[in-house]
This record gives sequence, structure tokens and C-alpha cells, in this order.
Amino acid sequence: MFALIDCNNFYVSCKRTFNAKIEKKPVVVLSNNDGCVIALSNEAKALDIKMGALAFEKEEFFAKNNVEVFSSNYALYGDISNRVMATIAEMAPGMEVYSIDEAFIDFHNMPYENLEELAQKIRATVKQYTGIPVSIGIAPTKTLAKVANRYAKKYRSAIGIYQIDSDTDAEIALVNTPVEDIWGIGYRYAKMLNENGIFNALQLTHAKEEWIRQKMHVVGVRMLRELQGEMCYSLKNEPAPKKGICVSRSFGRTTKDVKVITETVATFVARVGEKLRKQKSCAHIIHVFLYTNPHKDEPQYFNSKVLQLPTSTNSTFEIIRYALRGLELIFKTGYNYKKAGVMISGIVPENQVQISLFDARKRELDAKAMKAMDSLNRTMGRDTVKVATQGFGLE
DNA sequence: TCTGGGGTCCTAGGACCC
DNA sequence: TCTGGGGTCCTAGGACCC
Repeated sequence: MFALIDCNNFYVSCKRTFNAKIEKKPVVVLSNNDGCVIALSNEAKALDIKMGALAFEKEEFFAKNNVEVFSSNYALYGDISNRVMATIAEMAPGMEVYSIDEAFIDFHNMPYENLEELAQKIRATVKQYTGIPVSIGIAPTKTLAKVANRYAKKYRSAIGIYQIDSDTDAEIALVNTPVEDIWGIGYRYAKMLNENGIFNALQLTHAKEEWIRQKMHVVGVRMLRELQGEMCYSLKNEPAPKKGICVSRSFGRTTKDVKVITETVATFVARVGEKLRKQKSCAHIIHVFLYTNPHKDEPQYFNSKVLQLPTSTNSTFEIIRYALRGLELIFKTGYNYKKAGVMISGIVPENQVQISLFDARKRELDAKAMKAMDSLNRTMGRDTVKVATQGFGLE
């Protein structure tokens, strides 16, 4: 058996741990630049506010309905997530941290007759130690555990737990799960399934495997089998090293200014470099991209450039040189730019880097400088020390 | 007249997740 | 004025290898 532990309305719950006054009230958390809604309390969901709703359109509605509105704080969510995961890890040896607010745990061979009892205990302990309410789904496959978790949240909120331990348990949860809420089915597949008369997960379990393979390929077949109770996905204990690292933002305000964009891209590279060094990796493919605002009725431009480095590196100095060369190649004057980003791939462990035959760079010096920079920035705050191309504060 | 058969690697794009 | 920011896996097709 697997259990899926999922924090309830995570970003809202994080805010509530510091502010008891917003308990039982409609609360929403907004995206970067306060653009749209990315988290809702149950009370806010009851007011029919939708994920992704535009904040400026809802301003009046929020005021009229006493909705508490907050900007997001990702550093805080990261900290609280770490505490929640550490608390769970103490109680369950086999665990996979699946996202900032979810973990699968291995419920095989647990010293409990009754798994629901163990789940109760985990739920109470996480709440006590971190203040975060969670829901738990228990089932023989990960996909069914996801189904059980959603069912627990929606129909068993008082206890917050649902276990699929028999065909009947499974059918109750599956018939109440619309296909679009199944793990692995997004907007397009849901539409396709509906067009073929399949609306809930129970109906889907009766579909022909070959038909699913034709329409949804092997991923769809695995999902089907998992829903039927056959395990296709096991628990990943070790987090896999990242294959790509991306830092991108939309700008609060659009800009035409090449200097502003250059400094922004340099700062994105600094973040990418930090992440690379944190996981002790180097990389040799850089992807730089630049957008105008596609929602606006004005001249549009999108372009991107991929650059190959001769030797894999995690030196911010070195990556910035290439990234800015890429930016130069794609930047066109006259457009109102809205968003830019830097992606790095071709990632290898830093102790397995192949040095190019003609490499002339003094890599030990870079490494020393990066180590000193990381250490200062870690103890004294981000960008205490930075590369000059990042600029000295915009405007 | 007649033009092999087996691979690998890379890229772009599409689907999905939180 | 105003629309998030990260990721994963899979497939198809082209270039290339012997």
C-alpha cells in the first residue's frame, strides 16, 4: 500500500499558521506581481473564486465578500514544507517528496494492523508540529492513492483520510472522480475522453487498453493499469538530480530598455548558478528567451537562443558571458518586453566534467570565487555580492 | 532489371504535474 | 495598468553511423 499525504490549500495554510484571525475566512494568495490567484481556502472556493482568476478583475468582489488577499512568499513555503516533510520522515521510513506540499509514503511492512490508525497519527503529528492540516489517501497504487486523497479532501473532510482496500472502496472513489481530476489527465485528454463518452474514473477503468494506447500512448496505459490496481510506479526514495534548471519571470512593468533586460538576465543566471552549485552539478547548454506580452494587442516578438559551452561549468561568471551573447543575438529594439528567462541543461555531476582540449579558463579561481560568493550571500542575504553586469539596483 | 538493414543521437513539440 | 514559475516524460522525424 501507498499513502499520499497532501497539505490542504498549502499556501493559505502557511499564512494561517502566523495569523489566527484568517482561520475560517475566505483567503486567497496571489502569484508574482499579484497577477492572479494561485491558492484558495475552502471558504474562498465556496465563493466560486477560481484558480487563476485575475486579481484586478476581482478587486471589488474581494472587498465586498471580505476576502483576505495576500502576496506570495516562496521562501516561507519552502521552509514550512521542509518542516512538514521532516515530520513525516520521522514516522515513515520509505518516503518520496513529490512536490512542495505532497509526499508519497510506503505503507508496506508497517508495524500497524490498521493503516488508517497510522494515517491518523501522522495527520495529528504534522498538525501539532507545523500547524499545517493534511489529507491522506491510502491505496495499492500511487494513482489510486491520489484518487483516495482527493476523495478524502472532498467527501471525508472531518477525518481527512480515505483508504482503498477493496473493490467497493475503489468504486466509490472512482465513480466520484471526474476524468479531469485524475493524475495524468489534463485539459486535452479530458476533452477527448468526454467526447468518447467517458466522464468518470470508474468508466475509464472499463476502457480497452489498446484503445487507450492508441489515444494516450504508454503513459495512458500505465495510468489505466494503476487505476485498475496494478502497480506501475514505485516509490522514488532519492530525489533525482535535475535535468534542467530554469529561472524566468515576467517583469512587473514591460520594458524596451536593453540595459534593464541585460541586468535582469544576468541576475537570472546568478540564480541558475546558485542552484547548479547547490546540487553539485555543471552544465553546458544555455537557453535564453525573451517575450513581449501576448495578451496585449501590440507588436509581438518572441525569440530564444540555445548556446553550447565548450566545457560544462557552474561558474556564474562564465555562464553570464554566454547568456548575454545569446541575449544580444535575439534582442530587437522597439518592442515592449514582458518576460525573459534562462534555462540550463546538459547537466552532469561536477566531478565528472570533461575539460575541453583547448580549455584555457582558470577553473580553480572561478570555483574559489563562487564558493566565497555563495557563502557570503547565504549568511548575509541574497546578492550581497554579485556580478557587475547584474547592475546596481534598477532605476 | 536493380537501390539494405540495422542502429544512435538530437531536436522540437506535445502532453502532463504542482 | 493588470494574465506564475517551476518541472517531467514521451514521440516523431531527421541526420548520421556502419
